[in-house]
Amino acid sequence: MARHKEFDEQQALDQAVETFWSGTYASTSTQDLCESTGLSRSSLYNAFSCKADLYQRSLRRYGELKDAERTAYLEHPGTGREALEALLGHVLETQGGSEDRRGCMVINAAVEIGGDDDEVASLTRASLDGFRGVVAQLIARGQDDGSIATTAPAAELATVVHAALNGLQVGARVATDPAAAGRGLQTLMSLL
Amino acid sequence: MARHKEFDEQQALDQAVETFWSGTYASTSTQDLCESTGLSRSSLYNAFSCKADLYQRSLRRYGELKDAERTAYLEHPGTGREALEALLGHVLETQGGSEDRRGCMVINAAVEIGGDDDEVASLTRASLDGFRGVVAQLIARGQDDGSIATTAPAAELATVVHAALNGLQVGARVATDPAAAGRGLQTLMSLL
DNA sequence: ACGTTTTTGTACCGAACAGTTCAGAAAGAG
DNA sequence: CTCTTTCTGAACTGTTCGGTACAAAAACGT
Repeated sequence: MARHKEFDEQQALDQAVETFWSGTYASTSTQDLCESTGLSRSSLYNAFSCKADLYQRSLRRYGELKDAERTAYLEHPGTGREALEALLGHVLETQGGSEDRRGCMVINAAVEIGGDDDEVASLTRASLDGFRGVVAQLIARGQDDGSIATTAPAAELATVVHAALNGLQVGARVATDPAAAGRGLQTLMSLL
Repeated sequence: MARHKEFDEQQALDQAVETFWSGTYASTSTQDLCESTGLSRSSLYNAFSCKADLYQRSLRRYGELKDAERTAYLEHPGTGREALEALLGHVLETQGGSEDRRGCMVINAAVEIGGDDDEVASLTRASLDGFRGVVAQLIARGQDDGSIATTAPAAELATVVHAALNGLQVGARVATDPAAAGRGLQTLMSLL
């Protein structure tokens, strides 16, 4: 006795992710979101309560997508070192590359929102910790198979590797040489 | 035959730095800038042409201040390793610490503005490169005095160290444990 | 003291913003 | 066909924004 929804909410959310990711929370207007999702104003506000809520859901969705991408590398063949290098290279190519300078949406959120919004802070923290955890697992695997030195515990090495990767991504946003991040990665791997 | 300026433009600029640094470009209103500098709207726009210009000058001023802070560490006594550790520790304490979570204004600018504004991108690039250069010099000194391994050229190591430092600062913006960055620094130093 | 020049406070402008309202269109069930 | 319910487009609201206009006030040189 009722009409169906005519749009796919998940699909709209994915478009919102793209839109927020390409800019900042502040620079993304609700108008932009309407255009990218193809929804009218009322539909957008009917499906998602407000801009802040949509952003939060977008950030969570982004985290889920990226988390799936990362954890897939736990199954990557070869040594732990090889798997780790593949993962880090993939991240730099897709997020720090020359094609789009969007960087990582979680890092962008951490810098833009920071601790101003508890929910966003918690989401970004969880996402960063998740990534660090995957890096730690790969390093531990590398230490087991002998491809990575055991000079320091895997968890501590992971903190540094993860931080370096994030730092390289930030630098890539304004860098002139798109290959610089890749060279940084090579040096980073040589330290392990 | 004319009236003097009643306020110190440099002092006002320094206050603007503080204000922009504490937030984002978008979240800082001209009203905020008036209040923090103590200037009225007309005086502000008379001294600085527009918000974007004031931001640019603030960013440049911030870069100069931080550059002076950093280069002072080139005179730091002890080995290159000790000087480097002192510099990195100082940065984490003042910018990634628990007191204020403002992080580094240049990193914030790189993430928020990114490549959208050529002038800002150029400024941030110069500032990041400057920091990286100081790190490279300290590492080279450490390699000379034997306190840092020569497994890789100083310039390449500096890229990684600098990136890791920046990554730690980003993480500190949302971290719950304020000491985590410090531990990351210890591990980073142990890799050199 | 006076005229000149700059500073400064206030009021104002148009634009863009997030969010709401509401009438009508569309689609199901009987 | 018709009633009901949901969805959708468009117009609207109140606020905040960056920036401007202008007149009064303040301080200098003479």
